[in-house]
Amino acid sequence: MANLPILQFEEQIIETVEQNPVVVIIGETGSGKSTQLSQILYRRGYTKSGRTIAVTQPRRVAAVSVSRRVAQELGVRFGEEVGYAIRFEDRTSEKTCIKYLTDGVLLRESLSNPELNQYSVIILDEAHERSLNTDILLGLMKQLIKMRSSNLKVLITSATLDGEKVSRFFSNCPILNVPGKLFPVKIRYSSERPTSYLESSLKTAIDIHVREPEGDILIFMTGQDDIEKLVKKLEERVQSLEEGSCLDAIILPLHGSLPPELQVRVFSPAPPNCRRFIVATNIAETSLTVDGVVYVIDCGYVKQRQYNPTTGMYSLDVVQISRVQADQRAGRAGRTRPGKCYRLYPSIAYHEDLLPATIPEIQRSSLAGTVLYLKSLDLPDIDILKFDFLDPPSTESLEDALKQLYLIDAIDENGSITSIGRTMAELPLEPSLSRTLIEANDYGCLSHALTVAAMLSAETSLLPGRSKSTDKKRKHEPSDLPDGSGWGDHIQLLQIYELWDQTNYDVEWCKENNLQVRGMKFVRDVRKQLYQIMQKIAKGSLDVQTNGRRKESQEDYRHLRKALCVGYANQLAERMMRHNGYRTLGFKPQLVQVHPSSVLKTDEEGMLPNYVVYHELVSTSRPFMRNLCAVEMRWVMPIFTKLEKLNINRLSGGTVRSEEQTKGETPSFPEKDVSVAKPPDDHQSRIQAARDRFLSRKSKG
DNA sequence: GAGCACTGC
Repeated sequence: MANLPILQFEEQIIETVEQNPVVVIIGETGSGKSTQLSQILYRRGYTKSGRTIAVTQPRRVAAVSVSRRVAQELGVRFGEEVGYAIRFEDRTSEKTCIKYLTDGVLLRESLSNPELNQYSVIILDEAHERSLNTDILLGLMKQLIKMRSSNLKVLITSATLDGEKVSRFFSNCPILNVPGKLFPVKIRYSSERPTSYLESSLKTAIDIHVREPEGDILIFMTGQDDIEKLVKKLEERVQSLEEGSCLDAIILPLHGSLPPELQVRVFSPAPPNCRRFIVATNIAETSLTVDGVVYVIDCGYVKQRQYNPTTGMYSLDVVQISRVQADQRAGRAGRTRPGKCYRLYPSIAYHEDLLPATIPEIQRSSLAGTVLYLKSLDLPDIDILKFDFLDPPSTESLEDALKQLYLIDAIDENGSITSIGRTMAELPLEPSLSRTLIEANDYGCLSHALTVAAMLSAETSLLPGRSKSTDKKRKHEPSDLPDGSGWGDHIQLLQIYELWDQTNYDVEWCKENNLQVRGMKFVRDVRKQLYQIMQKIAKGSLDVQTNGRRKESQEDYRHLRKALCVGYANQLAERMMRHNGYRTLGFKPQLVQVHPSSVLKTDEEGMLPNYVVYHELVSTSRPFMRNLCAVEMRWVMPIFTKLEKLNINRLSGGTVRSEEQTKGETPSFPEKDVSVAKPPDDHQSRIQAARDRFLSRKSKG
């Protein structure tokens, strides 16, 4: 600790912080910023008045491990003077003066205390990662220092040299540079882009293994498929090498869907005379640090999930990494001694093709939850379309969020938050699911809805990582798991949880049914948390059984489906007349299919339900709806009525935009007529047509 | 009849 670079800058840091409300600190890996900044400010009396220093982290494990370290260094009891708060776990006390917390937790805290008065200092650590939550916090901090200029200090730390942008955002606040403790990393470029980065990585890795001195090799790939292929090929090639001609080799895959017990294998160092090959996704970029790495092979690509606000669809694409990411990957070779990084692309591509920084998450996500959160804050002058973000999301994305929120009653037609919306914002869920819970409480089926919401919150971590042996046991193969009684995936998720509940949360039962134990426990935690929040909101008038003793009936499912229909009013689709394709209803109709993993059933004539709600649209080989629930026609009618009334000009706060901005979306009106403005003709006729189809179906049956 | 980068409240 004594030789951490940051400690030499203590005086300079204190002086700058004293004179400025906001300071940006640039510090590379190993500078000690995460553990030392809070201690420096603590030593200088920033916790004297009984207030606390908050340090945010983008990840839970970091909040826990860094705070433990700080408690140790200060020689205080963990959870007393120094503690942490992450979801489901609050290890702080009345005495806590340094508190590490995930940025999501700080956002929750600011809901009940918008001025965050308990904190004298707020340190946003790892801001360069630009997580959605960090970006919201950056915007909030900008507002907060205006309101609390005399008694709040904000420090923003970043590992990259792009502190100037953040500084400009905070009216040119000072930037301090703290050196890190990284060893130099020599960069080698390919002369051209390989036709196959898999083959190219293979060749490069074997070359290193044969020619270079000992030290582990970390290979960045895009996903599980590539990793498994490369691991297999590496094993073959290593075996074919002449025995004794080079070091022994251990080849390890590393990705998120690997069970934890296999993930931790990368933490045991290589035995003597042995080299490890770690083939990883970008989990090894920031989340997991592998010691012993001297060589990095960077394929230059990453898988990124992005949301398209004009279609409402998510896609997972392989895209080029940014220069920041390339540097981060290279840095992984220089943690223990000087290293080498082999980039499988030419130098000119690095300098001219790669984006300087990764597109921040806020520009790649659906913003319904974010907009609702901001609207629910009791801060003055929150105009969503003008909210001051470091990198603002597109107008399309914000308007998409407003429309969605309107359809589920979270905001009224003028864009003001409703009382339903305020309640929704209290729940740590996507808006559709929060809305479902509130509706379910009115229908007396809250218990079921809590389960469904919790299951969907964990959905991807329920089924274990796909591998050849478990492939057969997936959702669709004959198994003992229930099938949703034909109503779809939400009901199936409910039935699965209730079976587990009846086994008294038996771990073995999960294993027998091929469900991830960790995922199911997470569901139980989420469900409990949601229950407690609902109890607080509803002031005790809840209809909830904590264990599923009561026998399910179709009537229960009907109530739940009805609640889902209200909650997912913005995610509704109508089946085409003569086949099983669907058209989404709303302001951006899309032709979509039921995802093959769905358990939704056809009727005797082989037809799927006329109306369904879906959890999400994903565009893979084709556009699909994932996680569906059958709903009834007559529940859909009120949604048509709402769609007809929708007017984006009013929703976005009555600000009438110029003709240019509204072109092709809403017609332009003379300003004085805005309040009686009608949606455009195509919108109107589309809804009319849908209503006609609806009525003709209704009369038939 | 398809496929899952990584976080987080």
